[in-house]
Amino acid sequence: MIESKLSDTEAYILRLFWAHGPMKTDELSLLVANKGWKPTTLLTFLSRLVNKGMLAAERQGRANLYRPLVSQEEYRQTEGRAFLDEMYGGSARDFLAALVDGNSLSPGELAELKSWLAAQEVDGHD
Amino acid sequence: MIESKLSDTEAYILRLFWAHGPMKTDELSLLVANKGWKPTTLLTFLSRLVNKGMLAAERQGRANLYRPLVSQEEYRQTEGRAFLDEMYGGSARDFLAALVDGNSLSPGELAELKSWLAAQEVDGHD
DNA sequence: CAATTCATTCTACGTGATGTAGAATTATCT
DNA sequence: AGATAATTCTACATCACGTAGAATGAATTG
Repeated sequence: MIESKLSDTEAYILRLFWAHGPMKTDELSLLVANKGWKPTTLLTFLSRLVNKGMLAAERQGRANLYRPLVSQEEYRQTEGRAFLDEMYGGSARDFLAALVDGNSLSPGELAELKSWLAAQEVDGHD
Repeated sequence: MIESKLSDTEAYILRLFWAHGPMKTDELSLLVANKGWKPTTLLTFLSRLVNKGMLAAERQGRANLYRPLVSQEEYRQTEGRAFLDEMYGGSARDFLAALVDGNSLSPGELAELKSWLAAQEVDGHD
């Protein structure tokens, strides 16, 4: 489970790990070069992500190898559930219904969703 | 559209307005009596909700009548879109797929969703 | 009409999160 | 052992939030 919320910047960095896998700061630095951060600034974010249980830091020579501890799937999963619970009393159907009622789903999306869902097994695996 | 995010307390108060409709502080006070807030504390939240465009304050005698400016539907709509965009690149199908993959939807929910969606018109109204 | 009353608006403050980064520390490579 | 380099520690300004006293202003009352 995911304990604390992430700030925008922390989430941004975590996404880089999801996209690139485990990294040391040298590699990560290149990816965030555009941010113009001082080295310690980046390290602060890393350290906070470690504290929040999102990254693991493993000593590797003189540097740390940082590795994501929660997958994007897990993260989305948790956030999605929380969203449904808080906004729709946990009902995915109500959420979908709201999107449809509000014309927030394009006809294409709706059709896509419909066919995808129709292809799903209902008896499921739990 | 919804500009700023609401704090938990602000959201809580807004929900009271959704449930009870326009109110003056005397009525609202009763609903939040359990919170043990000083009168000005409540007024601060109201004022912030007005600033955030969530409530309208209309003078009514010596008190204000506060009225929600965004419906729960609009709010959910906006938040739902933002959630999908931020977490799933805007794809409702990916979101559903994640819920299903994560066993986060019970078979009952899935079945419900399936039949509900099957009943929806795809050609839509936009 | 003047005085009182009472809700609102203004101002304020402690706390915690966030972005930012210098200092101090520590481990490594030579 | 000394130099080097990455990390950890400490710090600080700003902002959101919860909280509320002071000041204001308008309405009711005598």
